[in-house]
Amino acid sequence: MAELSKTYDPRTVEPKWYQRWIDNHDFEADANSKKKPFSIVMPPPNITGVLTLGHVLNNSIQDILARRARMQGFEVLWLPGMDHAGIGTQTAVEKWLRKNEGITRHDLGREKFLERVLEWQDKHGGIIIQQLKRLGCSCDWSRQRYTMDESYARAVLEVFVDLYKNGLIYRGRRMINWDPAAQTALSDEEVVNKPQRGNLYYVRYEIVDQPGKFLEVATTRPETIMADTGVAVHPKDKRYAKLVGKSVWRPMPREKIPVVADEAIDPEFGTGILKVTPAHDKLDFEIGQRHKMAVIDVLTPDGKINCPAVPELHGLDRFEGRKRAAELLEARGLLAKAEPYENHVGFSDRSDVPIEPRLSEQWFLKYPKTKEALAVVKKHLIHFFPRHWEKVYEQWIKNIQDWCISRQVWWGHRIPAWYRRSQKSEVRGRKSEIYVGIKPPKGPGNWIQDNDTLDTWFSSWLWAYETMDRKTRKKFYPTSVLVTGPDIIFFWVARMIFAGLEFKPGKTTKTEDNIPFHDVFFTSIIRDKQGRKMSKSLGNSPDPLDLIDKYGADGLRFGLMRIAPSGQDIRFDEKQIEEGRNFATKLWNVARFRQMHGPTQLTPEELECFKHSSSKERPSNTGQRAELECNKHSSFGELSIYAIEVLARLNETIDAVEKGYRDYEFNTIAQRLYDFIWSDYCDWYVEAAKTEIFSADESKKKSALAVMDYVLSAIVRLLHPFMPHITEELWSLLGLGSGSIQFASLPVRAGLALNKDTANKRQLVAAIYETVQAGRNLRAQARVPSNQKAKFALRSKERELAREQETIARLLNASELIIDPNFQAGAGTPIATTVLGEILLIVDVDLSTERERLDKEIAKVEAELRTVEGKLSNKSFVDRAPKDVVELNRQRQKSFSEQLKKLKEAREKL
RNA sequence: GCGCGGUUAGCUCAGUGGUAGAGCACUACCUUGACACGGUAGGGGUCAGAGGUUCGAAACCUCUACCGCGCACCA
Repeated sequence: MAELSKTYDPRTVEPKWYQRWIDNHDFEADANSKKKPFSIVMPPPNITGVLTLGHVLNNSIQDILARRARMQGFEVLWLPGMDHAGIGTQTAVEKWLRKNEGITRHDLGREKFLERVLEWQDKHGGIIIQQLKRLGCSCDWSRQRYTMDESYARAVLEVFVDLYKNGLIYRGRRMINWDPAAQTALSDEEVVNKPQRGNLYYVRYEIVDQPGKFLEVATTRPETIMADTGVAVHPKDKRYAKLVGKSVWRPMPREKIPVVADEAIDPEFGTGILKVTPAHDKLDFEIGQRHKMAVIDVLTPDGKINCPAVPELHGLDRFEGRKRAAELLEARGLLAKAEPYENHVGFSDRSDVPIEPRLSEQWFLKYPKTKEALAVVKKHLIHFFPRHWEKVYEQWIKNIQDWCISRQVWWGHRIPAWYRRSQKSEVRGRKSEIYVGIKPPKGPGNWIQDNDTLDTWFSSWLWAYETMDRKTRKKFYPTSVLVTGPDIIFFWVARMIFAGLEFKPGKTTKTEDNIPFHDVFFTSIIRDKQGRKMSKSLGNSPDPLDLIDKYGADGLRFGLMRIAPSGQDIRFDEKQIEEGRNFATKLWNVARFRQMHGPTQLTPEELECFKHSSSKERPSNTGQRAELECNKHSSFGELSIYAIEVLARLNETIDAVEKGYRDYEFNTIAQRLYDFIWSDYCDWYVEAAKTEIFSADESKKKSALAVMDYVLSAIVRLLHPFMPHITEELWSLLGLGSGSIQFASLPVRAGLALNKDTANKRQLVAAIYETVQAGRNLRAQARVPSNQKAKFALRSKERELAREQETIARLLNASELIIDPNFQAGAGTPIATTVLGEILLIVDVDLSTERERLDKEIAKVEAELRTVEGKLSNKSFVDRAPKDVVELNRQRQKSFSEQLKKLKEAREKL
């Protein structure tokens, strides 16, 4: 066994183990394995992406689940990969080209540009994969996939063709969300609403029949007046009833437009009159359709005014145009007023510019299997964690609209639609012949492929199964769990469910074989200390690599997991990561302490000696299995009461951890492990066991060390999914098992007999620990420095106490501990009462100080006693509360009154 | 407008019917045979507010206030 160095150095230990795991192919899944499958597909990060804290959280959770499953004996597949991120990558490469070469994609042309994207991707893409490796992710890298892999891309196109043939994909000229910066259509989900300050302009439209009389129309967008092809009022609005069917003059360019009545108008808003601009507003478009209005487009694709009839505005940017339009109207006396106004405007999620509703020819998908997709979640064939996301999902599905899937970018899966020019028609024009298929049809004519590519999410929605080959799919699909952020519940989670149900990649056609995953765990969203979302532009996102450098990957992982509540936002504070690092150091040091006292003597068999013969078997509450079993192995000897206590707590921890995994409550698991290791094991058990460890009695020493080994072995295994590197290092250095900890079985409950004897011993330990704390408190209050040994006395009738004298003295740092039920102390000796009896600190203190202290203590106990007695004198409480609660209160009453008696006696002597 | 969360110590958060908790920060003592990235002890809370259910409410119900998120509307 190698020595443990004085300090733990994650920077050398972590990469060392990761490399070894890779070299051993430990993460590679075997599709032929007989073991039960456990599988996760990684939400593919963008090829342009770099690791953020969000990724760290997300992937740590996946790694934890994968590693735990491996220890449970599953055949584990954690399938990693990347997303080509159409718009995002194209934008990144364009930016790079502009900066480095001063050229645009149009300078290069489609083919050349795509070559440059691939070049760029090889050079700068996929950094995140290396970063995930540094985090310790146990992905099967041999199966790493990419949404642009040839076979994957082919599958995407095939799906398109199929859906087209089934009539679910269609091409149509409709209002879509146009991103003037990226110059592409977007789906509804890619538009986010933001409040915007602006003005509400009241524009005067002259009534044709009644020259000199005007209608006032409120609008936030005067720059679109030139595209007005009507005004509308509510049919029941009496103010304007007479005008319906007549015409007004559009202010600029001056032209007659009709007044129509339409239910969609809110009479309460503004003046109750809406200017109808079918080309630039979704609602207006619908009104326009109903009343057969013309559609005039006055904006260019990049958001500039296109209206030669009003030369003052023509060519201006849309926002500049808005200002100028208002000025023009004002100059012509057609602006009644303008008032400040705040409304919500849709912004492009990616470009962060206001989107422009635009009439455009695009490809749409009518979502398949929406009802079924809702049903599988509502019937819990798919479980959402936390559950409240079900409602969000339901609400979205119920209001679902067709999905605009075509994008006017070059980088992506090019739409497999082909057009043949017929005479005098444009490629995209209506008269051209269309063919949908992966390859252009043979035969005469020049078939030209559609210029558009598919929404990136149209490829991601196949991710759960298209990443797997046939054999892998047979073994590992449906996947066990999906771990992802709630922000992509619509983008990705819902659509993957649709895809699974529609394309049926499973073993059979049964629904349960085709859902993409059984569980979905939605992670928290990480915010900064002020509660703001982490973002590049705010610069409030710490680089996880720096954090790994400072605190180790294990420290980062553990620190983050301990504070990550399920389904709520996390406020990130580096302090929390520091705690993770400190915890790793604590673990390291307690292991080092163990190792200083010689090598592990326990055989693997002995390490499992408490294990039940069958995991199904419940701990017996009659027998004394643990002791019997352990007595077979000399190393354990007779367990000390402290050993029994720590083993019992270990059992409780194992149970809590198991429940935590069932509920996906990672913070609970982390916290329980933290508390058990730091407090129960290090602070109490190890300190108490030092008596035996430093004892001359070899059998006692051996027993204590054996228990330490047993617990340490359980600890590192429980902790391994969270902190893979340090636990592997300790597993190996302490010689706790042969082979890698990754495939060691998880610890099971120690078979402690749950009998009266154990209960009594545990009670005694609790009493001792309480007494120790009371004694330390006396020491602190009497201002005896903690490095100075002090003399204590314990008045107790407890019979078993004598054999614990040395340990109690050690825990108190006592020079001497007198155990005597009749011990007489001088006046003014500080005294405290516990369930064991009274503890006294033999030291002279000022009488008045001690009086004061006792008075306070008495007051405290009196208050407690009053509360308890109040309860017990309440007949309803005694009759109706559960028995154990009443009993507990009775005990407390007894204990408090005894304490009070003792304290008062001591007080009277002063 | 509809829906979903949240409000507990100075800070970050646990706690879902029975003695209000942790970490950090703070105060005091301590480099004692693993650990100062540490140990010991301590101070600090009308559990957002009001009402209700209950023997008993931080927890369950109703309402209110404030914060956050999603969806819809937004001329």
